[in-house]
Amino acid sequence: MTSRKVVSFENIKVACKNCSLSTLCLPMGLTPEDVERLDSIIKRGRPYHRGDHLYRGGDKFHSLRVITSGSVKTYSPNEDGGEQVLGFHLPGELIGLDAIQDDNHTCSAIALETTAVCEIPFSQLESLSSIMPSLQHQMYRLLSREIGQDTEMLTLLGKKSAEERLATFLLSFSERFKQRGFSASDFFLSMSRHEIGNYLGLAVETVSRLFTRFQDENLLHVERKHVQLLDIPKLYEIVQGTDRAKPSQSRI
Amino acid sequence: MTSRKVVSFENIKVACKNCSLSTLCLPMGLTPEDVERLDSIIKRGRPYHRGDHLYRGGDKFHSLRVITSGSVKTYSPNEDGGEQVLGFHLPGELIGLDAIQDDNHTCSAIALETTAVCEIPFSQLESLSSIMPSLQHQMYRLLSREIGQDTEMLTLLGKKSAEERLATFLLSFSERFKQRGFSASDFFLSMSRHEIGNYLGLAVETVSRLFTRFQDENLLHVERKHVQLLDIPKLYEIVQGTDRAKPSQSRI
DNA sequence: AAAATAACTTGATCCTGATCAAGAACTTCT
DNA sequence: AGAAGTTCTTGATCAGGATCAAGTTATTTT
Repeated sequence: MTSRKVVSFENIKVACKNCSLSTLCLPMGLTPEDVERLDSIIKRGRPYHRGDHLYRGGDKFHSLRVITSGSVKTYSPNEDGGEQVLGFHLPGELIGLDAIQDDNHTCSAIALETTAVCEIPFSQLESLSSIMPSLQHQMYRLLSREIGQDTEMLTLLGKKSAEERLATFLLSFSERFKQRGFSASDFFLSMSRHEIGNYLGLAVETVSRLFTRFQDENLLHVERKHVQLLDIPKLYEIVQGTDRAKPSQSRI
Repeated sequence: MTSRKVVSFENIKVACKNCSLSTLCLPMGLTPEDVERLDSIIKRGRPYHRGDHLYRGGDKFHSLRVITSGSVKTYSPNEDGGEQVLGFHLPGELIGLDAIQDDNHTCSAIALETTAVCEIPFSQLESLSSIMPSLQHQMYRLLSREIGQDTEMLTLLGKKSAEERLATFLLSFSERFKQRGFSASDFFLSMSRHEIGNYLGLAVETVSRLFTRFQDENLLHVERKHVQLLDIPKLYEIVQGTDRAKPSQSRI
């Protein structure tokens, strides 16, 4: 009992009902009693450090995981040694949904910084959802939302220019940080340019050049991983794909 | 009662237990009694004709749909009038999963040819899955599988060359036709070159040129929508992304 | 603190696949 | 059957972004 303070802090965070993320997370829309029941099957382990794997492709699937702090990259290792980054996940987000299918992880998940997670043993979750219609409903919604997000990403990769991709990427983080009570316009990205490029289907160099260009156009200020969005409305315009002419299109 | 024959034919197909697709479809893995219960909530309407919409983005979501014959294209209409084709669906495949999320269809689905579907009212399916763990399990699996397929598609669009994309596309149909008891090497594609290109993130012209090139290399024979795969192993090699040198790489 | 390594930026060049353009083959309509 | 509209193919050109190359700035190691 060397550090009682830390222990008691842990105790506060250790239940869904005291967790600030519960409105974003699995307990969303559940009654307090239901949250309590859900809480009883959740396991909270030690935090992961940067570079630790939460799971790897091929691992036996047993639990879904919710990020509670830090951030995680999911990726699918492809045959020829390379990888496709599938997503970057912030607190409150659920990962591992793709593994339900055949009881094996098809993707890998790695911590981008010190990261804590809640583990939800899937077989228990499944049993619980069988007797808790609201939880079952929530699960269907979350799975469906994941599908919806993937299809948005398909449009991004299939139809959008490099500029549109990076703007979309930045605004996605802006919105998600805002949801979590952080600044929508001033944040740190925990992944490298290389990882951003991989995720967006672009070369590192292209990503780097775009950051520079956006900065030159006063859309943002960037210094390494620290990003400050200076003109969010214009970034949204870029996302729309209105092939923006010169800043001021009024000539004559 | 003008045509008794047709009516009786319909009666044969009208139940899951008599449906040849049941091993691919929602009833997969269910006991006969459970299939019976599932069957009781399924609605079978008139067939759709080429160009008919099964639903449109924005429509209220009420049912999942399984294609029983024909084929369907799903797409998400994007702001600027264009569209992103999200998938081509064959008999046994379930569509509408993305709409569970917020009770509205985000995508549209259109028949590519005369197409019959089973409609499964989602609220009833949800209730039923609440009291039928095997059905709930099957739903989780199907939703998860959809996510897995989407992430494969992300890799395709993010990392693969035009050649790799078309080869992947063709082999996907080959496999799916085979699963359904049709030829893996001789089939008709029900969609246009334009739709293939849109789906694969390529221009129509590129798709057309690739068909020609594959034919020149004796990988397939193609005549309009009729495709015959002549060298499936080599197509798989292309998918792997081994940047194939000349046909015979043995020079000296 | 220096050295080694990794991450990022910037410039130059190249290439894949898009776009533009035109003709051919097929389908649909009357 | 002929006209009109699609869809597909093929050729020529163009461009967005990849790749190659080198230098700069951080970070980690010793």
